Amino acid sequence: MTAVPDPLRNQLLAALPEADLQRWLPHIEWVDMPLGQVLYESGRTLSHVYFPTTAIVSLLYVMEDGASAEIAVVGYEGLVGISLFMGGESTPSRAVVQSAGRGVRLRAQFIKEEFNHTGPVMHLLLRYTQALITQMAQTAVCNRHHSLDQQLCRWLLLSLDRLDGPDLVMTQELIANMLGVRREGVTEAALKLQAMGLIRYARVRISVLDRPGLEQRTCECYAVVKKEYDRLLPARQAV
Amino acid sequence: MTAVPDPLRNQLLAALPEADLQRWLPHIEWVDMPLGQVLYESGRTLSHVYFPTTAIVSLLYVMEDGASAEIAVVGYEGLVGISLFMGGESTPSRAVVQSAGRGVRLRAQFIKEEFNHTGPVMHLLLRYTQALITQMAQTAVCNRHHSLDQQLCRWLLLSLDRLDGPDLVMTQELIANMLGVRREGVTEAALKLQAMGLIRYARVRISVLDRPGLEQRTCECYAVVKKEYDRLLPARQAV
DNA sequence: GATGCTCTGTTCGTTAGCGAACATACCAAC
DNA sequence: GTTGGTATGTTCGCTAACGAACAGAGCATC
Repeated sequence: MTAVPDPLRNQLLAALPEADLQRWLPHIEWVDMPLGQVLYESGRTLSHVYFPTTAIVSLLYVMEDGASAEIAVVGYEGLVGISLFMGGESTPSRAVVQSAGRGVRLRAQFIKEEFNHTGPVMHLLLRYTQALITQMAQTAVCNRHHSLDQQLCRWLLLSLDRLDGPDLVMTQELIANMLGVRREGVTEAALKLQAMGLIRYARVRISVLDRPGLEQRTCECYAVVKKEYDRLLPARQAV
Repeated sequence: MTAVPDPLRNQLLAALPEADLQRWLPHIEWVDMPLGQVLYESGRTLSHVYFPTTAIVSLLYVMEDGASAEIAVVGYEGLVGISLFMGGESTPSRAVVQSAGRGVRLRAQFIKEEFNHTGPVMHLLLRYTQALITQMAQTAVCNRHHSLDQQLCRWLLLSLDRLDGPDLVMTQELIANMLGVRREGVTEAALKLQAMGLIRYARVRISVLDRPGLEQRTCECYAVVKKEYDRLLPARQAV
């Protein structure tokens, strides 16, 4: 709720054992994450790993013809740049800020060294990665089987979970890019949800009026992902 | 080509440094992997990690209504059971043998301890996991944007890469379950590919006649995945 | 060589989402 | 207030894939 910069708003940082956190703090660098900022480009080596606090970042794949599809979304619960400690150094996807906000970052070299100390840090990062894998897998399933309406609900819920209030600021065009569908399709789906009283859409601002309603209308994919994040990443001081 | 049991037919085992391999060998257990065998069920804790040699295993998510979708495929290049060393112990997906064959397995406890020694073993397993993540991400993209024809090509190629000869034994029904589409759709797509002379379909046996033709007809997703596996998992004694 | 099962092929009406073109509405800046 | 740009809403024909129902073909078994 507060706007005070607090790295502990990032759940991974908050879950670090005190000793590790104290070692990290001096190396933490605050960054603004404006809408549309590209944190890394497909195939490029990362200079930093990012821990969003209030921002939301989309991992998306951009095809040769320019069409795109979101693979996963990362907010205050996670980190952008797993390839650094997974050992691949880069990935074929792109990371773009989907909802403006702030976050912190650490130098690539630093996180790699921390990871290699093993212990709690490594295990925390790996469990997060497994949660992220679940999100990707479920995105694949959802893309195959569920209607645009359901996918929009899922997407709204995933975004909402990573924000403070009930409002998202987002054009339908942007949402369409994330979901990998036409903008007109998003308009149509959004109107349906609005007619049902689940959301109110007022130019680039979506207000969620009835969250339980959204949860009821979405497919099982949302719950699968949510449950897995909760299971793998207990909110505080776990590990 | 040979049918001689050789654990080194699994690329991950082959990529282990000699010392690690020697330590592992006494713990390796050979297993037959018949078609349809379920290696692990959604949400269940794994007792072993499996390294296929000639078998192919599908990771798939089965929805509440029974429909399914393949998330990724694992053959001699990989391992089934990443959640053991990632720390989550289980995943929401199921692992099913898609092409009968053999493989080896190691007890869960053993692989966990090996992983925690860090060093080359850990880094190899993590790089493999990153390659697997790429496959999942690309499955999501492909499900969103590409035609059934293209997806079938991709699927055939991924399977082919994990087999010895140019033949796959597989009913259209099974393929449909993997791709998450109707069986009739697979019939139609397969007939098209056959008409183009790319494959020959003779009841449960698909012979690939023109691999380059398939590669040309598929979407970019296949190449993205292939390239990433090649990059992250150099064939021999890497690490 | 008849029987029965599984696998494959075919048809037909339906639907979700696409592509393109255009209409309107909101907002900001002058 | 007018202007212009961006965001949203609407329409229409098109296509890929769906769901259901059924026909034929291969294969094993008795």
